[in-house]
Amino acid sequence: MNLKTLSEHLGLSPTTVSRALNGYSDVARETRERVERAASELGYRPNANAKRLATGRSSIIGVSFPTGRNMLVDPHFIDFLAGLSEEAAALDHDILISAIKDDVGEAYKRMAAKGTVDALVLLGLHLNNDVLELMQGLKLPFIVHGRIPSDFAYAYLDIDNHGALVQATRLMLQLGHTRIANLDGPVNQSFSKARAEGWREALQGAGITPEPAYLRHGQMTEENGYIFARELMALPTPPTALICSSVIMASGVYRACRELGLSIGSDVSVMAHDDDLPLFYPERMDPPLTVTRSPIRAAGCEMARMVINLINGASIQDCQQVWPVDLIFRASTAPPISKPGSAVGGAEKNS
Amino acid sequence: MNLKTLSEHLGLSPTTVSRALNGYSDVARETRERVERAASELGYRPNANAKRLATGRSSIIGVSFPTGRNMLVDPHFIDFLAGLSEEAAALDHDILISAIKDDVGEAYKRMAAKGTVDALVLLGLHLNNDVLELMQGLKLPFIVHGRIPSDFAYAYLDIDNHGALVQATRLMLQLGHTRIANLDGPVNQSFSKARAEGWREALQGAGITPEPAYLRHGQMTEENGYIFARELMALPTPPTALICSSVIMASGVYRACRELGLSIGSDVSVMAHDDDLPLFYPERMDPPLTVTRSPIRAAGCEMARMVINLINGASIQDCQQVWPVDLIFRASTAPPISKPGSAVGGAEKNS
DNA sequence: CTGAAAGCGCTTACAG
DNA sequence: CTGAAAGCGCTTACAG
Repeated sequence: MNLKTLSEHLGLSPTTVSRALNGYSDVARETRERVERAASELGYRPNANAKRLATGRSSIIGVSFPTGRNMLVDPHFIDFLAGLSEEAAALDHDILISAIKDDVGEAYKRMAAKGTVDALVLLGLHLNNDVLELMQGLKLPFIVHGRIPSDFAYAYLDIDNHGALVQATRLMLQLGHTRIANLDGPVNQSFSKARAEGWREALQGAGITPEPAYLRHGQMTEENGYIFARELMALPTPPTALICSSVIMASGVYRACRELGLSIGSDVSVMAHDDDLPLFYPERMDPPLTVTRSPIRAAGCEMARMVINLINGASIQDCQQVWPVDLIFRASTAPPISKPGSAVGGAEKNS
Repeated sequence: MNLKTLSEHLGLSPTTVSRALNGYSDVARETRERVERAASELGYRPNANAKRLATGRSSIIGVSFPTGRNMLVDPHFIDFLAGLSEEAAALDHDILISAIKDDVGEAYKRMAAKGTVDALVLLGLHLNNDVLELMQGLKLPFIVHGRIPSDFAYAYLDIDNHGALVQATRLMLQLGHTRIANLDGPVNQSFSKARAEGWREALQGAGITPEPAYLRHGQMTEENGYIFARELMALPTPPTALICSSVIMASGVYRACRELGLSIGSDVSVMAHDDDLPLFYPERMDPPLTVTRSPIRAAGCEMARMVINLINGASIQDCQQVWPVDLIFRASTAPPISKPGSAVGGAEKNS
């Protein structure tokens, strides 16, 4: 069943049928209804590829990432994708996932030239990545999850990573901690850098010199949380407060503390940034985990809307958002306890 | 840069350029090389939508699932998808993810009629699902992950779920257990049914009547593992061996046992089916977890190959596979210990 | 070995 | 309000 057949069946021209189906206003009401009825009865669906060729639009949004570090194993990425695809579906768009084998830049050029997708969602961009310049040169609209330094404007949605760590660090400071560690994400990711800077500035604002040994970078896995915590607690002067970049990391920290016989929420305070991932529930941890929070899935939803706006001609300036994060206080954070032999304590908290 | 421009640039007809680029044998070697060089120098990429319209093929494989139970939160699904997209990319195909809002059948019909995808990969099918009959009526090739009862042949890849539970149950029996529980997946999924049957048959083969209270069905989450274990251990005659449908579930069982003061590998034996998910490492659990194992990611890879074969005209009979599972013995399984007051023990194991 | 021509199934100025 | 015609950018019998 194609347009020609349908129009012959109706005794109308393909032109009119097409216009009726696409909601043009200059079609007689009666004609439109007749066409719509016939189309639905006969199960007519316009051939997507013909439509794409004729209009130059595919209603497909591309999401690509290098095969090497396959992001499909990262729950953060997945949950983002869940939000993106759900909202895209609600807006009649599909998501094309393309795992790129080798040269990312080359792959982007290819996608742009082939015309399979109307826009690209860029994820997990590294700092000092030339991919923005490259995309700038292509005619393909794109939006970035996160922000990286650039000479020109581009569409993005980011959370306030800097502010998250400022909030987290200040909370620890207010509780009386001075030895505050930051178990941060990968060193080459912009969100990790922003978080490290927030941590540094909050400490300096309180007159404390950030201790380099208290800043650790790495993939946000349970394993790394465990390793970092073990190493930090083995320092001559271990931190009393640990801020983790993810709840998954924090669960590794919890494991390390259990092994070391450290009581979380008294011997040591722990908090994390919570992307609200399914399967990881900070409120159910023992003790419940204090977090800064911003659902990554909601970011995916919003980015679907934004990228579709972009395709429809929205200005780049209207497609730039930075989301604040919430701070949710739970039992994993408390004033430090002063132990015999500990150089810095929370004496003022005992008054 | 389109075919017309390129061919004018070369002083050839679009026909010849197209044939040269698509590897037809009846193009002069010299011509082909000249065309290929120009195409790559000028960065020519055939417009995908035009190509699709002309050939009727999109090189896109569709994966769809209902929005409601968003499978993107399920690590099993994700890892499968990772394998699928990686292998598809290696074979020059893309993956289109389509989260279906309402009527699945309607959505399939739509996809088939629109021509966006060359084939569909069907996942998480329920028992008594009419989707197979529906797909049969469409001209769109499809392949199923898993098997469900059907009157006609269709392409599928499945693991031997029945055999997995037979193996697992027999292992427990050989160790001397008689009270063996099965913490199974959702009741309406065919793999759960196959596993339940394997469990039942292995027990009956050993002359033991399966205890209905020892069979539990539910989503394979940590939470459910925990709940099921708590409930099972609270029975008047609790099981001494627990077989879980996933490592995630087993981690919930571990948590329950810790809380109950039960030592895994002595007070109670635990094993699970291991889909080899990232982030869940049975060998690192404490104690290391005995598993039946079949990487779900590998299944995704193989299904990409199979579905592309199917598109290229392979017979359905050549696109049917059932994979055996490995049994990996670790410290979480051991003979039961006979306690005072326990009705059934492993006395013969102490000889 | 190469090219002119038709066709894939739509959309969209344009004319009436 | 409706229709004839051109065009989107490819592929592919077919003829030579």
